[in-house]
Amino acid sequence: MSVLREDDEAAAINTAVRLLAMRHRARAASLLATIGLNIGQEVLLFELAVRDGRTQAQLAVAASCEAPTVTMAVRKLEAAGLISRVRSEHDNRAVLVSLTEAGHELMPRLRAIWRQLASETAGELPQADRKRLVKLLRATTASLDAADQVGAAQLR
Amino acid sequence: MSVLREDDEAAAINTAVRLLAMRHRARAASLLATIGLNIGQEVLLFELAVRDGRTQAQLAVAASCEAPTVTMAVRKLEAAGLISRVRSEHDNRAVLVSLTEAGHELMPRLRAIWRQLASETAGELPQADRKRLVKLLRATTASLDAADQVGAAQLR
DNA sequence: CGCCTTACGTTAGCCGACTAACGATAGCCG
DNA sequence: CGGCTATCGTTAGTCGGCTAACGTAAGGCG
Repeated sequence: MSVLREDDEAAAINTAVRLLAMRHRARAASLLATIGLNIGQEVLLFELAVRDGRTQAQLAVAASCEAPTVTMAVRKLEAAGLISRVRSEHDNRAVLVSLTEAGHELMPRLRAIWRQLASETAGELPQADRKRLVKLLRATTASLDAADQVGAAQLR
Repeated sequence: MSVLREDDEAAAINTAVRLLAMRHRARAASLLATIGLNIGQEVLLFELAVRDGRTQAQLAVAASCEAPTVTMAVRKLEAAGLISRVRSEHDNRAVLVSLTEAGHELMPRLRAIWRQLASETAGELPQADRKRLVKLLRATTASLDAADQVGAAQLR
């Protein structure tokens, strides 16, 4: 990959990403607070809604975060009564996480908030631009992943 | 603004933003560490390189963050010898922040890292897509800003 | 069988960002 | 002039994310 030659374009890209990241996260936190959730917890709930009874390690992969982050989020979700944790019968190390009844009942409101947030983010854009946006976001994320792997490999 | 009707599209948008935010921040932190900087500090250095001798309050606005965040970042940059802080002559409350010699000397390496990060983010994209990306990022950020102001106003 | 490696989850500790609350100063205005 | 309000910067405390290190359990393999 060639390095961009222009400082201006680099700054434009980096600051645009940073600002969107901050605003999107802040707005998500604000909306999630209305149903008593902290940011970060919603990802796990969505994952569990897709497939219940997964281990925390599987959730960490699915949510693209680290194990300790899942530990804390899961603990608070359990305290809130939204999920349950049971030791796996086949692997005494693993914990299987599932939505409780209350967790399931919260999902419609959570989905509404997620639609609201997406609308506030990209609702003004024509539908073609929304598709382009998602495509570009995914392409850049993948590109950063690749660069990070190279960077990590160089340390070995 | 109308709420998106599709859960899938909402999830696609929100998770794409979240993942790019995480990867971009993580990669930035990793690259900045190579010149002894922590993430968040680079924004202030870039701002000071544009215009020196600004107050912390002005820097907070320019960097789109809050005053306490600037307090901490500035303290560490001063400890690292990259900036200096002097009380304003005209306003005894305000502190004027400037790059030191060492700070100025660090800028070329910082700019190189910023170009590198931008390249890893969007370097694979054709130039037209890079422009589109920045445009879409800015549009979504502005859209979230507007939504947040409405949301905040409703609390009054 | 017993060891060694790998995997799971937790703990401890760090960092950046935020809000709330505070002291100190400036500046407006009656 | 004197007081009220707004502003500047700091402190205290919270939260989510990370890494490093740990105990425990599983599993491969000599």
